[in-house]
Amino acid sequence: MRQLGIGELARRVGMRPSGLRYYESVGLLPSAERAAGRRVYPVATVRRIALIKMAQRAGFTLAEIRALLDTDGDRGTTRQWRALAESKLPELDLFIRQTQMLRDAVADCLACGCMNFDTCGLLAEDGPGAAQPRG
Amino acid sequence: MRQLGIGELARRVGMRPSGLRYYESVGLLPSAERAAGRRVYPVATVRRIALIKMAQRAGFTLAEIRALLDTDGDRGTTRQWRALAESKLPELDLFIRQTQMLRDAVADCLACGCMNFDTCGLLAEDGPGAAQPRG
DNA sequence: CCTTGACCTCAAGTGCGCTTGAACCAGGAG
DNA sequence: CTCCTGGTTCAAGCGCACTTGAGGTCAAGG
Repeated sequence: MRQLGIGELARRVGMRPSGLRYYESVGLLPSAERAAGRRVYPVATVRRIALIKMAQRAGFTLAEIRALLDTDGDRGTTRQWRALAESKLPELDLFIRQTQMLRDAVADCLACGCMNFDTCGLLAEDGPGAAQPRG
Repeated sequence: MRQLGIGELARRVGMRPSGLRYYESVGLLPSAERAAGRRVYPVATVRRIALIKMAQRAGFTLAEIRALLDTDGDRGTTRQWRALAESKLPELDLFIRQTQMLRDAVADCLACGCMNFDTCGLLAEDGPGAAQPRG
């Protein structure tokens, strides 16, 4: 099966057909080829959607993801893509560090047996919560 | 200055007063002490909010964060907290791994000079986008 | 033939996480 | 005393990311 109907694709990526139509409507997915009026997707779309979902979980908006994905080979667009990607890298790095701190904090707090994450001794002044908010 | 007004606190954590009032209204912040009818916060609130924002960026909903933070020392609540925290740890781990893959993918793609993230050769079948979607 | 079910479009609705607006109050500067 | 700043409440509004509902098409199966 090299081509997928919208229902099948939705099942594979854990979305509903309506979500895929929505993605198409906002330009996140290219307008799918139609067979007898129905959308037909190449299997590669599964990958593209997995990428979208990953970026989304990392805090990118759909508009940003669209900007990252929508480079049609035009030099101007490519420059835009590079600018966006470059600007996003440090954000992603910071984000990963912070998430790791949060993870470690939750783990340590579980291990320490305290009652309350917020007041846990392990999370004192120099802990992850002490990180400066990014203005 | 050991106590903060709502405006000052908002400034420090990069939110608006309305956001802090909202947090209070949904039980994410304890009802602040009042001085002449105005909310007055201990400096420690800055830390609590930093923690909230971190958890939020890691994909927790405000309701989940409230559940994680709201342990008043009661044994039942503590058990709940441990259950939630334990259930969240693997999620957090997976999330960190995926975000790192995304980060590396963006970085590699920038380095490779290709035109398009989606079709970049570096992101082939075994790349990050090939990760199975989680249900 | 008729139903079933998956698909179509388009408009309206939903839930989350806040923000905004209206109407009011309190303290300090001029 | 008056104005300004910055706070108060409450209800309504907003943007994002979808979902739902109404109303229709089409192909296969009983």
